[in-house]
Amino acid sequence: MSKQKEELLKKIKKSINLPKTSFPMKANLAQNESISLKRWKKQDLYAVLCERFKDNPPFIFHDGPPYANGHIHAGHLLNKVLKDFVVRSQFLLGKLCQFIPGWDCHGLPIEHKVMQTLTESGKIKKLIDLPPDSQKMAIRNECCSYAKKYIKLQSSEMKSLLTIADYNAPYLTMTKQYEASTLDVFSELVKKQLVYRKLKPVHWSIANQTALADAELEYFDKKDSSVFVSFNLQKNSAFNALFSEYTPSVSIVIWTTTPWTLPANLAIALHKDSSYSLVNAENKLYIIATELVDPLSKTLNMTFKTLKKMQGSELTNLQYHHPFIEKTGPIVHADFVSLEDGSGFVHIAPGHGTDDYLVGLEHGLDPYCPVLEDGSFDTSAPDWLHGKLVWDANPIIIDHLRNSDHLLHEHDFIHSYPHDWRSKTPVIFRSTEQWFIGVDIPFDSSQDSLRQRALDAIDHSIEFIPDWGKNRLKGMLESRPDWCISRQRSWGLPIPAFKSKNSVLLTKQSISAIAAVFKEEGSDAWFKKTASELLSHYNPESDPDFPQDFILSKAEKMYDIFDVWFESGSSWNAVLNHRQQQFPADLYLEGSDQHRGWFHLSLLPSLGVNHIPPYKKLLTHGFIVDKNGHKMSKSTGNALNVQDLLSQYGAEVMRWWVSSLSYENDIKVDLSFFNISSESYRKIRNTLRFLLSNVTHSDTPPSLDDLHSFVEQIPKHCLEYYVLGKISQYSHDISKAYENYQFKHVHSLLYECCNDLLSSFYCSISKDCLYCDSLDSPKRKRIQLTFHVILECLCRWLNPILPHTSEEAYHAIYGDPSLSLPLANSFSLSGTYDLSYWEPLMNARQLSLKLLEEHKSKGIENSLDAGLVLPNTLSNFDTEHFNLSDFFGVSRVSFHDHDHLSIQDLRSEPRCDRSWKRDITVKERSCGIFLSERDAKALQIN
RNA sequence: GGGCCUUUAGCUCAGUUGGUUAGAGCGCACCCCUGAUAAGGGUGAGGUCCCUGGUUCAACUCCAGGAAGGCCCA
Repeated sequence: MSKQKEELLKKIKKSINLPKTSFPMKANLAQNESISLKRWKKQDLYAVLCERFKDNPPFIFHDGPPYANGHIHAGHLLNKVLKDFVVRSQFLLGKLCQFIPGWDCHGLPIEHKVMQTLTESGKIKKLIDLPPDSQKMAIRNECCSYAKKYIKLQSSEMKSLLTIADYNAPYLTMTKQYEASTLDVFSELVKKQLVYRKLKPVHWSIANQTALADAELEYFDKKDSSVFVSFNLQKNSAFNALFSEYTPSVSIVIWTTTPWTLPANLAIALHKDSSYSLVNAENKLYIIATELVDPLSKTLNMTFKTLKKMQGSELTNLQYHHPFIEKTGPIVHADFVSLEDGSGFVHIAPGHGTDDYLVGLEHGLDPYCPVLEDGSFDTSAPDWLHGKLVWDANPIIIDHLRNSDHLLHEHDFIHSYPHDWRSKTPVIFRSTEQWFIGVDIPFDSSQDSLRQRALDAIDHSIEFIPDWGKNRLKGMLESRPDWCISRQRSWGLPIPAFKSKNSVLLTKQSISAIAAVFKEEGSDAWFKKTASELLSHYNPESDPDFPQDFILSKAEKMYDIFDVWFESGSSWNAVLNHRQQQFPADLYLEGSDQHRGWFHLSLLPSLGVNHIPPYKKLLTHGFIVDKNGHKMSKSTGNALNVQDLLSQYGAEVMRWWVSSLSYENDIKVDLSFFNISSESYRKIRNTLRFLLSNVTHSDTPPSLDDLHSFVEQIPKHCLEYYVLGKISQYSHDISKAYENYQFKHVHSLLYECCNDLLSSFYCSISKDCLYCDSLDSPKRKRIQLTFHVILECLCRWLNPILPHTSEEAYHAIYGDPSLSLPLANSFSLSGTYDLSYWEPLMNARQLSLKLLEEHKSKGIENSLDAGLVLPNTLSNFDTEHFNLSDFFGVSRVSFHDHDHLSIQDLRSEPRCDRSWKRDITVKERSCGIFLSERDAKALQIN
């Protein structure tokens, strides 16, 4: 080749309009996201958005407060990112979506941590000498700073996930306004007589000396002694009626795995419909359920000879002697007595179990509990147990039974047993005075109970996503017991009750008086002020509920605090009513554990106060599990560190991953999954980059109005009509998917749009024109305008999921890095497009691609070496605005009479040195270079 | 032990009221391009629909039982 020609070819290459953009291929997210964060902070994006949308219809979305403890983990990431998708997509859909993040600040986990620290540092010793109020205040102050520290930490971690929210003014359950509005909710429930105080067996943590909520229990296997104990029957008239012929004493046999509860035994239960047998074993007489005679004979290694059989109902008049306490007890029927194991007789201690308590209620038995707060027996227990810890009492009681010949058998037994979730120590059932919210108490005009109202609301007024949430919440409400709302700790909101002698003051008005104090001074006031100071603005004269026997001058503060769930369960009042003046919420969105937690415990107070649920819709997501579907935990070492992920991949890869999930199920996660998301993110990014790199040649970007009128005037037979029709369809589908929180669907639509419609189709087809047409070619302009339309759409669609990247691309369109995409005017395509015209061509394109593939083995490896012969039926397409050979990716298209496609080998035909096409117009030009007509014109060469 | 849920290609998931040959993306294999280039394009091979029974002309789909896993409860 001559030098001259070489120069010429170089010049020709330079004349090609190759893509050019400032939008880099490499995202560098971990570094560049922080730039966006700073910009949003400087713009005060959240506030400005709310201001801009203040007259738009609201979407009321309420954040469930995470606990202010520890770094955020993968579960928080999932939850907060999903919530951010909602917030940002609602703004995209034109709604005002305020989002006030919250934190749950009070409660045992923090107090526990603080106590640990105080113990380790030795400061605890100084506290012990302080008066109770000061002691509690010292602990509370420590807890408060602990909570603040973690709120700050988590808040910054959540921001780094690129979430937008009112981080300047989050709601904290420990602030005075919040505490006051929690008491407002409580006072309403008290007014409606839904709150009561009662001795009741509750799960009790000996380690923390407090009652525990169900949510604070964890079940682990525990080894206990299982014992069979004989109780002698009292020889009274009922006894004689049944057993007069048997002279020795007759015993019934019970089985228990908690020997330490035997001192509290007040009854023995059987099932009235079961058969029981009187048996003789070595001249001792026992009664055992008939079905269990054989199994028991094996277990106890005794030979039983059956003397007599009777129905359980015949035995219920009998009384028995307690094996080591001077008292007798009744034999009663209970439905729960089964013949699956044991002896058919169940030891009943109403102070130490829920079932037992209910049996006791039925038969007028006290929930007697000889166990103190610290787990030791009180003075009502026998001397030899007094002061002993229940766990230590087990062997002592067993020995005692053995010595007094009441022990038939003892063996170790492993069972699942509730443990305190913080101290991991086994809990006991202990009856204590607690405050409860009754779920079966009829109230207000309808006289429906909270349970009835809740079930009705679940059936009729709450929408569930996914819909099985309904069954789940319903099942829980059907079976839940009354809500124990009191705790015996320091770090929490005091239940503002007072006592004088045996009378307790807790009325709507007394609570309101305290709420007023807390609103000014916070709940610390409870510990800093005397009872009379706290009640200084309370007037018993005007309080119709003031208890008659209460002596106000002798009022003493009571020291129970609220279950933290009552505080977070009242957030609708503090946040929706007081902050947003909007009630109820359109949506609550949390993990599926919150059916028992926040969903459930927000519903009850709201129904009590408002008669309606605090939310219209509940959206639930699953739990993060490892790649094998097993739960993640620190102890198994399979937990992910969010901070590491962020620095390795950037928040947007995480967000792109979250958007790809079927969040309603469990979510498997593994580091390799983020590599996949990362790849897929790059695909989106490169599509954006290609579009951008082909529009940045134009001087000033068209306005949105320009684009609208371009779209309206697009001729039906342009390829752009097809593309814009598809974009319009995507616009519709993506909006619908966002409206229905189907982020996974949004994700696949976005991916499909970028990959199928754009990258492999429209961009490919458009390349020849973009690169080789002259700059002012109308076709080229049309493609560029279409690219602009697509970019405006794509950036907006992507924004809720990829707020940084979409804005980065948006900046590149306009060359202005200060623009805000969420604040930009809305832009979408909505027209109806009839794309049926294009179907035969699209089908032919698929066939042609397959055919070209087949011809690769015949030497036509490059599709520009091929000509395509199409059936005549396709010849009537209007090709004025649209190039068939580009559409098929070949050099030429012709037609024949057959109905199949065929390929022409054009390798011997001249090739355009500029466009590399073997177009029919290609010939050697005056300068000695082969050019097609179009390329010659673009170069102004003859 | 109970309630709710999950189980479909190597991986992540679709699969409408039972009805031809069960789909997509990723990955993989092969190929093209080298003018989107630490990019882009094409084609293709992958399935005992967790297991066992039952209903039905017909079951991934409906019913019963079981297994594994998750959340919640006891």
